[in-house]
Amino acid sequence: MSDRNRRTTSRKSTGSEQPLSERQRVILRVIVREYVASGRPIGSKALVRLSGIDVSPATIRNEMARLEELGYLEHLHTSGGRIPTDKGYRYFVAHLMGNIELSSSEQLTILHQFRQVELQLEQWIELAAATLARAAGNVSVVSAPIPQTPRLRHLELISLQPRLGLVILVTTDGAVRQLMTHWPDDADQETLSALADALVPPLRGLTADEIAGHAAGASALARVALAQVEIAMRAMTASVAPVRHSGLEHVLAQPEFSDATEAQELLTLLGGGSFVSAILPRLEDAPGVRVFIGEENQTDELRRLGIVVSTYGVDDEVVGVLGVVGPTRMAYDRSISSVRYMARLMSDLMADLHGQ
Amino acid sequence: MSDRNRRTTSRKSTGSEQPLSERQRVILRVIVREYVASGRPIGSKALVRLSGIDVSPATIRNEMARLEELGYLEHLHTSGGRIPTDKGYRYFVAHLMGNIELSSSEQLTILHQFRQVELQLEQWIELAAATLARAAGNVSVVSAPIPQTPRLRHLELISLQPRLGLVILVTTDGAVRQLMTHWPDDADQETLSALADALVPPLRGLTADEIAGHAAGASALARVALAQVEIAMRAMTASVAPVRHSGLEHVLAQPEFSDATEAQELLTLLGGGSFVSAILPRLEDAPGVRVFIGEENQTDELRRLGIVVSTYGVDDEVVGVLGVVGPTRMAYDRSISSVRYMARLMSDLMADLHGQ
DNA sequence: ATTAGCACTCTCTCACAGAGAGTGCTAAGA
DNA sequence: TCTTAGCACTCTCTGTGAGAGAGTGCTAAT
Repeated sequence: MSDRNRRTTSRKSTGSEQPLSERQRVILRVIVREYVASGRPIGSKALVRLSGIDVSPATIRNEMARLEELGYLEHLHTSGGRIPTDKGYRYFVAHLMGNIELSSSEQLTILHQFRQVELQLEQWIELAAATLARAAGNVSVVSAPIPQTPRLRHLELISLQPRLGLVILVTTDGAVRQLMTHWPDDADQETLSALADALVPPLRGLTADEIAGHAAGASALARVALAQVEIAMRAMTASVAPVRHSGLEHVLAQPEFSDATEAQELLTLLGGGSFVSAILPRLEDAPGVRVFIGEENQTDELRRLGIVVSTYGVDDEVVGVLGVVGPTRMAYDRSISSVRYMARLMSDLMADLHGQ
Repeated sequence: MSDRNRRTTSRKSTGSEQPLSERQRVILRVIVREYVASGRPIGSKALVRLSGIDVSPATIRNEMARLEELGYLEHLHTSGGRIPTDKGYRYFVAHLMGNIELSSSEQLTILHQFRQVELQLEQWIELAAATLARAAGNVSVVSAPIPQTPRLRHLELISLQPRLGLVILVTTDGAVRQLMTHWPDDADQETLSALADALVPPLRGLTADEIAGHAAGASALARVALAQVEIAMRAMTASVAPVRHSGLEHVLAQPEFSDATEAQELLTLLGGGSFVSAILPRLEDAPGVRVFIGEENQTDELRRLGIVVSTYGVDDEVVGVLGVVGPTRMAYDRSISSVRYMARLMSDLMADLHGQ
C-alpha cells in the first residue's frame, strides 16, 4: 500500500528524467499509433502482437508501468489498457514519428488541384482549407494572408446614388477592398473621379499612418474618402483575420465528439474568431510548424484539442496562418506533414504573387 | 383483429377528407407545439393537462386515433404517445399557428444590430445569417444577393508584376469583383490605365453578353481584359451563389442529430453548395416565405429536414435567398416569422442600396 | 532481467424484472 | 350519439445481477 502511494505521488514530478530505452520508445510509439488509429486503450497482450517485440506480456506490463510512472502513459480504468498522455504525444512528436513528408503522389494531387483553380486569393484559401482538411483528416483552419504594411496603390471613388457610393482601394500587394460610403454632399461621378485622380499620385505607396497625415486641409469630400481608406487599410492588418475552416465532418466522426456538447464547443470556438486570437500570440517569431497538445494550450476550451499550425506567406510582406484542429488523439505525423506542405505551397503562391 | 387491419390499411388513403373539428384542431396544435418543445411523444393524459380541454383522457384517445387515421399523427411504438407526421406539421403551418410576427422588441434588437454595422454587403450577409440563426433557433442559410442582369459601371486594370495584374470591375448595382489575370504581354500601369479609360465609355451599362460582342478587333491585351470581365459578370449571375450558414450549434443540440452520422450529412449538405441548388429551383416565381417539410422535399438528404426559405432583394435587380434548416420537428411559427422579417429587412437594405 | 501464474478489478453485454406510460377496446352512463 | 371508467395489453426505460473478457500488479521462479 505504501508502495502504491509512493508511485502515485511520484507520478507528477519525476525526479530523474533519464532517457527512454529503445524498447520503451518502441512501446510508446506503438501505443500512440494504435490508440490514434483505434481510439481504444492498448493492453500488454495486444502490444506484444502489434510491436513484434519478442517478450512476454508481463515484461511489457513492467515497461508500461514504468512509462506511466514517467508520465507518458495513463490508465483510464484499473483494467482496460493504457493510452498516451499529452506528454506521451509530445514525446512522440519530438522523437518518435520521424520526419515525415506527404507522399509525392499526394503532393502531386494537391498541386494539380491548385493548378486547376483560377488565380483568385479567395479560392486559394477555400481550396487550401478543403485540401488540408482532407489530407490531415481533421478540421482545417486557414486565415487570409494579412499584409504586414499595406501601401496604397490605387484608389477609386464610385457614385451609386447621390449621397451613397463606394471607395475601392488596391494596395501594393494586390489586395482589393471596397467600402460603402455616405458622401457628405451630393457628389456625381465626375467630381468623384476627379477627386480620386487628384488623390492617387500624392498617396501612392503610403501606409495608413502616412495617409492619415494628408487629411488636414482637404475638402470635406476628400476627408471622408481618406478616412475610409485609412479604416480599410487598418482593418487589413488587424490580427483578427477572417478564417475559413473545413472538414468538420472528420472530427465529428471521432468518438471524442460524439457528445453533442463537445461538438458544440468546437463549433462556437471555430465560429467566433476566438480561435485565431487564442493561437496567434503564441506563433510570434517562431517559424515552421508548431504543435500544441491538450494541456499545453492556454485556454480551457482548447485543453482537449490538439492543434498543428504554421504561418505562411512572404516575410515582411504578408503573413497568414493555417493549421488543423482535432482531438488530442490525432495523427500528429500526418497533420504536421500536411500543414508543413500546405504552408510551403501557400507561401510559394504568395511569393509568386509578390514577384519573387 | 380484422378491425385492426382495416384501420392500418385505411391510414394511407383517407377517403373523405372532412375538415377537422375545433377540438381536433386544438389537439393537433398542442401536440405539435409540445412535441417541438420537448422532443418527446405526447400521450392522452399529458394532452388533457396541457390543452385545458375538459374531457377525459379516453375521449382524447379517440380523437387522437381519429387524427392518426387521417394521417396527421403517428405512433412510434404501441405505447409512448403520438407525434405529428409531416402532414400534421403542414396542417399546423397552414391553419393552426396563426400569423405570427416577431415581437417588436426582437425586431428592434435586430434593427439595432444592423445599424451598428458598417455599410458592407459581406457584413450584412454575415450578420443576417447570425441573427436569423439566433431568432429561429436553427441553422440559417443566407446567400449573397445575385444581380439579375449586372451591367458594367466601371473597370480598372492594375499591374502587379510585369505579366500579372488585376481586373477590377464595378457593376451598376455596386458589386465589386476582382480577378487576378495574366497579361499576354508585359504591360505597365500606364498602358493598362489608358486601356481601361478607353474601354469604360463604350462598355458602360452593358451586360456580359453585350460586352462579348466588343472583343472582336480589339488588341490582345484588351481581349484578355474583356474576357475576364465577361467571366466575372457571368459568375455573378450564376445560380450557385456562395452561401453563409450559421447556428449549427442549435441544431446539433437537437436529439435528431445526436447521432454523428446525421450531423455529418447535414454538414456536407451545407458545405457543398448542393443545398441551394436543391432548393432554388422550387422557389421560382413564388414570392414570400416557402416551407418544405420532410417528405415534401425532393432529394433524399432533405427528407428528414424542415426548411423555411424566402427570396429577398429588389425585383428584377438583385435576388438572394435566405432561410433556416432544422429537423422536421422545428418551431415553424418562429422560423417563418424570423425568415419573413429578415427577408423584409434585407430587401429594404437592398432597395436603399439601389436607390428606391 | 524476464517470465509464468494468480488474484483482482473494471468494463461490457445480456437477460430479466418491475415501474411507468400509454394504448385500444368494451361496456356503461349522459 | 358522445363521453367516460375500467381493464388488459404493449412497449420503453431503468436498474440489477451474472458472466465473460481484458488487463493489471504482484510474487516467485527461471
